[in-house]
Amino acid sequence: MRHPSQASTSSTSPPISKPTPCCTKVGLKRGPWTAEEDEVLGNYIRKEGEGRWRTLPKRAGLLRCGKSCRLRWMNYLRPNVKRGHIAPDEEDLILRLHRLLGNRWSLIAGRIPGRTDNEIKNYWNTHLSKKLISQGIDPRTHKPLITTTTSSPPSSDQDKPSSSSKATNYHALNPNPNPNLVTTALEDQVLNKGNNGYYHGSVILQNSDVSGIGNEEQDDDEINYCGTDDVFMSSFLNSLINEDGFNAQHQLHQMSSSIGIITAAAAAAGGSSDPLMSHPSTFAFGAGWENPIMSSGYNGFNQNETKKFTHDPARLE
DNA sequence: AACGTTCGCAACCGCGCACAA
DNA sequence: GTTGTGCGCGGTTGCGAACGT
Repeated sequence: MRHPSQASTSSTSPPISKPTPCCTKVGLKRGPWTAEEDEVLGNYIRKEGEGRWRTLPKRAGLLRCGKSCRLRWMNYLRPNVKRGHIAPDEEDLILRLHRLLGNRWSLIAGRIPGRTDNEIKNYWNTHLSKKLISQGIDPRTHKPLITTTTSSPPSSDQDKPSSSSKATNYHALNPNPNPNLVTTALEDQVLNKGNNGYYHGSVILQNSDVSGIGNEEQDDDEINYCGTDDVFMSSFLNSLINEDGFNAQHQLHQMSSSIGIITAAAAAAGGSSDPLMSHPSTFAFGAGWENPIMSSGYNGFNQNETKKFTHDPARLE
């Protein structure tokens, strides 16, 4: 919580060329929300609906920036927001999804009813990461922490997606200390997991008959996703969530049978191309391609997620 | 009781994408 | 193709409570 009087580090001496944060506007309040503000915001949104956050504070009569209002609503005031103790099954689900998705908190939150990305992020940073470390597991990779020194010391570079997949020896390194986590070589294969545990490269499912949307022209130079397999991916994730290891493997087997290309095109195109593990802001799909996890067919992700990750809004249907 | 340290979490920041003009 | 606006994400900050000495 920031005290209203405290200035942010960036606002004390903002770069001249960059705009100052919206909250630094003179007269706008910052810091903890009061009960009165909560009531004003809640009443207004219940009456007028969400959206148009930039102008909402003025319309609602709040001395807050739009971002602050949105955050307060999303993380605190919104109906059905579950707060407080995270149940063991929720914790297990977070672990599973994090292993699969990485720090994609909004996606993880989308699979856990009533939990916000912020809450899950906080819970991860304050509880789960420490818990994994205490168990000898690297919270970033979900692999055993290796204490022996190597020729290349740990660095941020190792966090970046690598083209050298370690899928083949992943299980040799990972005894899967958490028996609740479904970990299969097939999963690694399908998801093309890198040696840092992050999925990378291009997982390209060539879908010829499932979604019926693979007719777009494809650019050879782009990292493309050949249609989607929403049904498979969704049920696969649900299988993981439901601790149905056999079913998950079965789903993966079905998915892998439809893999057309897991290709060097990813490397050729440069950079991480896997929307699962890339920063959402740093990857781009080629026209006519999309990631099945991000597609609307995969329920649990909200429309904005889908909007953000898909190229063609028409596909959201 | 007083002080110092650690921890949890609400809130903020910077960035990048989508979209419209 | 460019610019501006709106939005949402992940990462980070720092207050205040809890805990330890």
